[in-house]
Amino acid sequence: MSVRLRPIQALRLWQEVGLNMVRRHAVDLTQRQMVILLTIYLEPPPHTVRGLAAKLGVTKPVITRALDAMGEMDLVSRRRDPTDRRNVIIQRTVRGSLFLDEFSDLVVEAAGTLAP
Amino acid sequence: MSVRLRPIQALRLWQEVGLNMVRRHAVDLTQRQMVILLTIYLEPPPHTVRGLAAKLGVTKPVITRALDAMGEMDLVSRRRDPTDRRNVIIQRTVRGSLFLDEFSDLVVEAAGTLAP
DNA sequence: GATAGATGATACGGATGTGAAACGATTGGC
DNA sequence: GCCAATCGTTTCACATCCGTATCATCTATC
Repeated sequence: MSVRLRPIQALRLWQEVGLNMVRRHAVDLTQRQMVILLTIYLEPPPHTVRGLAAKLGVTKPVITRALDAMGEMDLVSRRRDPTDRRNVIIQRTVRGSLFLDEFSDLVVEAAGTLAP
Repeated sequence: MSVRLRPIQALRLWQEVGLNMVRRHAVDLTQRQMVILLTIYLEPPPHTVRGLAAKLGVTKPVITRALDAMGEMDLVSRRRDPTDRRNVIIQRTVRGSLFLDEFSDLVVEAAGTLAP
């Protein structure tokens, strides 16, 4: 079932979630990094640098650097494709799953407290 | 009425909206900038630098620089408080309203196409 | 086996954000 | 009138991100 949301509720939802993320002072991802992370966790593998670059409409270095940053935080991991060693397969991590679990809970809770 | 949203739907919503924003290649705001903008437009005035800094739990220069950036894009404007000339009153602009209108429409539409 | 193509990573220059500290302008208490 | 307090801004050194161009590695074609 689709989710019915009115414009003012959409803005309040974004404010509430963003405010929580900012105040929490914890993981601070770029919008692009967040989209990359979500894509890796929501869409079927395999995920490659060029694939993500095409999906987001950005250059490959953007993806490489985002993976560097998120790999440093242990949110994703990379390994060479054994069948074609030019490719890099991007994989999920426990910490990445945990982060998105907590994030989605935050969104769900914020949505639950929205005024009409 | 509160909005019922399941965790997986929350993640898909964020991905869809983020993907749209990234691909659009248009206004690219930091999470902090976005929260500031939403606060200015959603909560009752007057808005001051120190008030926003306290609300977000960040230092005042963060607010000043965010206002510099968004002022450059004509998303917000500033003027001195005539009654106490130490204060700066932050105000909305037509362009800022338009941007948030379009953004909220994007969110609403993305929510409407969410799978169960 | 040589070579052209594909893939991801890196180097570079420029732009922007951050925290900490210091600053100038303004106000209010005494 | 004087001086401390308040408010927003600026400065500084540092880190991160971007796009372009280039690179090293690997594959596939001839």
